Amino acid sequence: MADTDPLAAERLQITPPHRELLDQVLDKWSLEVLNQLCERPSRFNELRHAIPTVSQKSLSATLRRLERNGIIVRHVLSSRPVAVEYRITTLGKTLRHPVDVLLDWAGRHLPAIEAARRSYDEAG
Amino acid sequence: MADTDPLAAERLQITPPHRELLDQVLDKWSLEVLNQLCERPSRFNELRHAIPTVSQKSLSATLRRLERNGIIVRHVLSSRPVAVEYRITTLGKTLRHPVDVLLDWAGRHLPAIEAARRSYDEAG
DNA sequence: CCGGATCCTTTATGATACTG
DNA sequence: CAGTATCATAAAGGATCCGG
Repeated sequence: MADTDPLAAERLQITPPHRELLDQVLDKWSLEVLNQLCERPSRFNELRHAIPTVSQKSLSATLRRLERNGIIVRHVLSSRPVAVEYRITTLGKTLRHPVDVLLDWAGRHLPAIEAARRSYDEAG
Repeated sequence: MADTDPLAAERLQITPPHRELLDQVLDKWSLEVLNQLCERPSRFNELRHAIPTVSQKSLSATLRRLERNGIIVRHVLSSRPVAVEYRITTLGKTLRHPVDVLLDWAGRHLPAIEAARRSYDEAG
């Protein structure tokens, strides 16, 4: 009866703080940034290049939000001219597993879901 | 070597279709609806009551989207006056695990993240 | 009871220009 | 290089009214 069972079959609970957290961390650009920073620390323009469709405004907003949540750190290198490096934190690394599970789910079921969409759209 | 390993330590890949799928299925109201329908089939107004903060417009949009993606089914009961019941599908049930993993992560790390936020906000 | 159509407000996002 | 500030626009969301 291990009440310490991870993921016991209890009903999920989504409190506003939980929801806010997911919003801050699972949005489009955050996942892309995480993906990149899981591979290696990167500089601002390096991230822009790695994520070609992000605007600089959205990227900087995303970075500041992830930094505030302790998911990444901003590291200012006192070189010349200034260089700034973003790195994933230990806390940030814990996000990888849930995100992987999610992407794994998406990959597995995307075909079935696309089929469902076609069927829905045809039926009108 | 098992190349069939689930979640091998390969880099995540987020294609536009994957991203769209997550957007359609992980948004605020979808998770609430899923949560409710995992417990029991429900009618429209039952869902409104269970999720007091959702507007009817957002709820109906959410339901139609989830239905289109094959996550839930809309079941019209030929009673009088019309009753409509929404149920989770087999495909929809597969979503539960990833969502649980996500919520488990959020629950575990929320304190650390709130601490990070306070520290960030104080530092200015 | 279920939900579409409309109007209106709020929020998110992009393009552009400028600074330490 | 690494951003911020500003402006313009689009998309999301709520409130309300109405019809099947």
